[in-house]
Amino acid sequence: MKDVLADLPGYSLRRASAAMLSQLTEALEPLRLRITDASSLVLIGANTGITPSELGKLMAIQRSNMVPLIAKLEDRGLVSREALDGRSFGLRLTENGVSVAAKVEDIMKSHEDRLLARIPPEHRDQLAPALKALWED
Amino acid sequence: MKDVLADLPGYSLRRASAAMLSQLTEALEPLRLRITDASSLVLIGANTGITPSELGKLMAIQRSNMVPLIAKLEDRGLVSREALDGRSFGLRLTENGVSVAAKVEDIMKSHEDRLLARIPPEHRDQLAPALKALWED
DNA sequence: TATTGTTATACTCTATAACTATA
DNA sequence: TATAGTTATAGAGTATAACAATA
Repeated sequence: MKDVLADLPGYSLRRASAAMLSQLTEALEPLRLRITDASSLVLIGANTGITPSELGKLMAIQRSNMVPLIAKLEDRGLVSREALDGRSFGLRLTENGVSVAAKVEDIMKSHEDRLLARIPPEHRDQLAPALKALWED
Repeated sequence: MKDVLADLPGYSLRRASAAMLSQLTEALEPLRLRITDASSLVLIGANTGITPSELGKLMAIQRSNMVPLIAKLEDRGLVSREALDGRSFGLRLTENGVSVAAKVEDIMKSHEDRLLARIPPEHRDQLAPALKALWED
């Protein structure tokens, strides 16, 4: 069976992303967090007071799709909101949220290590900048 | 706003994949084909007689999800099926399918060129093998 | 017994349009 | 007028379980 697509960077990019996503999804399962939930926790931790809209822009997620995401984190007691003005609010991690975010960072760190372990050592440093060039700006 | 995730290869992988997928989806729109439809055409063209199950394995798509995909390509007159035995059938491109597959390959080629153009020239050759290492075997 | 194609179904992710209240 | 949050909804993509027919 000839996989004539396997050598195309774009095709490999999609397959690699899918493989790594399912691995990370599994690794986050014990925390009962999706990847976007976990990413939100880390980003809120590093940007106390960030609004849902700003957070959505960072992660390339629509404003409307942030609503249930934030609600879930709030219901779980990981995030709290404080009004910034009459229409917007800033997010911050609760005490429990800080502790869960730390666990998320450990899991993500392990995940990155597993990922990089599959790349030839001499090419590891180039991977992140190359990928970043494909989506940033 | 600190995007503390942006330097993680795994995160960049996901963002890069999403960005490139949406670009390719748009490029294929004139043919009214999804990425998996287009990929199927190219793979069937290179593997005349391949079965839906085998094709699904190549693309990491479940057998059950291949059913509507193949049906669509057949309805559009791009692919025909011929019985191999009592329970399985091989796929081949129709005349029209060959012509559309050629257009798909042109679009994919342009897409790969656009993608690689964003990578520093000295790192281009390493990208495909590095990504392949993340999902193959 | 194992495999192929199939049906039905459910869940996640993503995208869009429209509404409200505030700036 | 523009923006933030919200609601509702629809479309893809993906995953699972079960079944019939055949190997």
